[in-house]
Amino acid sequence: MVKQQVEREHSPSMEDYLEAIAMLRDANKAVRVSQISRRLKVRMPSVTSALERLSEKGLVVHERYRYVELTPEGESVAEGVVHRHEALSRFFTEALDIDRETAEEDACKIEHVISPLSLERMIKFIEFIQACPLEEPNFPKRYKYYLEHGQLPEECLARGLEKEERRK
Amino acid sequence: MVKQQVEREHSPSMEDYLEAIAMLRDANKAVRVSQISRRLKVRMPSVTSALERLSEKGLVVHERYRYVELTPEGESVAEGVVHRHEALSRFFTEALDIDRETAEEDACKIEHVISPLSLERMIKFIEFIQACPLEEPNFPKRYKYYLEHGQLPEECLARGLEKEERRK
DNA sequence: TATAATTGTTAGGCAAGGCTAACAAATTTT
DNA sequence: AAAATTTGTTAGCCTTGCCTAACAATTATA
Repeated sequence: MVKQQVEREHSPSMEDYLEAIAMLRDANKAVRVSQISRRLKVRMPSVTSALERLSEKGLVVHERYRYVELTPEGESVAEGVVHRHEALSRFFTEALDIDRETAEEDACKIEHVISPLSLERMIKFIEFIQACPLEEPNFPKRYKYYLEHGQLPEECLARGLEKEERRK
Repeated sequence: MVKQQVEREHSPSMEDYLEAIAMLRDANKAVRVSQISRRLKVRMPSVTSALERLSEKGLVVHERYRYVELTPEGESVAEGVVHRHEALSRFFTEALDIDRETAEEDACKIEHVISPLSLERMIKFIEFIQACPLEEPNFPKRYKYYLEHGQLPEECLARGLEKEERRK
C-alpha cells in the first residue's frame, strides 16, 4: 500500500484569513479589510490580494470597498480551522497545563498542519482524563505535582519504592 | 508587558534541509545533493539553491560538485530540530497511541512551529506516565481501553456510577 | 582511455505572500 | 456641502522556494 499524503487543500495563510473572517463576523457582524489587517498583523494591501485569491477559490465574496463575507464553502473550511484551533488550545491548557497565551500561539501554528487522527486523539484524551477520575488525587493533579516539584507525588513514589524493595 | 513573539530563526524549509543533512550524515558519512533531493522529495536544483542560502547563513559548507557538510552552527540547529522531532514522535506514539507513520508525519510538520514550553511539557508528560504506574491497569492501559471500546473501563465506570447513585 | 551514465549546476520561470508609495473611494467632521 | 480623515485599492517590488530545460563535471563502464 502506497503512502498517500493527503495534500492540504489550503495554505496556512489562506486558512488564517478564513479563520479571522469567521471570528470577526461572529464578534462584529460586518467584516472590513482593516479589521482583518489588524487581526492578522499584515498590511491592508496584503489583505486585498489575499481576498482576491480566496475569491478565485470560491471561499469568500468581496466587492471593491465593501464588506467581506464567507461563501458556504469558505464557511465550512473556516469552521474546520476553528474547530482544530479550539481542540488544540484545550489540549495544551487542560492536558499539558500550559498557559493560555502559549497555548493559543501553538494552536495557531499547529492547526494548519496536524493530522485528523492526532487531533481526534487529543480530543479523546481530554474526554478521557475528565471522565475517568479514578482516584481523588487523580491524573491531572498528579501530573501537575510532577511539573511543580520535579518528582512524583507520594502515592506514585510509594509504588516505586515497593519495587526497589523487592529488588534488594 | 508586551507580547514578544520570538521570531523563528530559520524557515521550515531550511530546518528540513539541515535535519536531512544531519541524518544522512549519521547514516552514510558523506552527504550528496542527490540524497538530500531524494529524501526531501524535491528536485536537485532546489537543493543546490537551498544550500546556497544555507551557506550564506553560515550553516553549511558546500563547494560545487562536492559533498555537503554542516558548520558547528548548522550542526546545533540540526540537533535542535532532530530533538524536537524525536520528542514529538514519542509523544504521539507513546502518549496518544498513534501509529508510527502518522506520528512521523505530524512530527515533521510540528517540529518547525511548536514552542519550547509545549515541547518540554510533552517530554515531561511521557516521563510522568512512565514513572507513575499507580495501578496495574494504569494510565496508558486505561486510555487505550477507552480508545478501543469508546467507553471507560470498569474501574472508571464504577466510580462514575457511585456518583450517579448519590444524585438519585 | 574513451564513452556512457550519473550527478550537479546554471538559467530562467512561476506562485505565494508579504511590503511601500500613490491614489481613490467612503465616511466623518466642521 | 466642503474639507479632512479613514479605509481600500492599484501598481510595483522583493524574497522564498519550488520547478524544467540545458549544459557541465564527475564517476563508472566497456
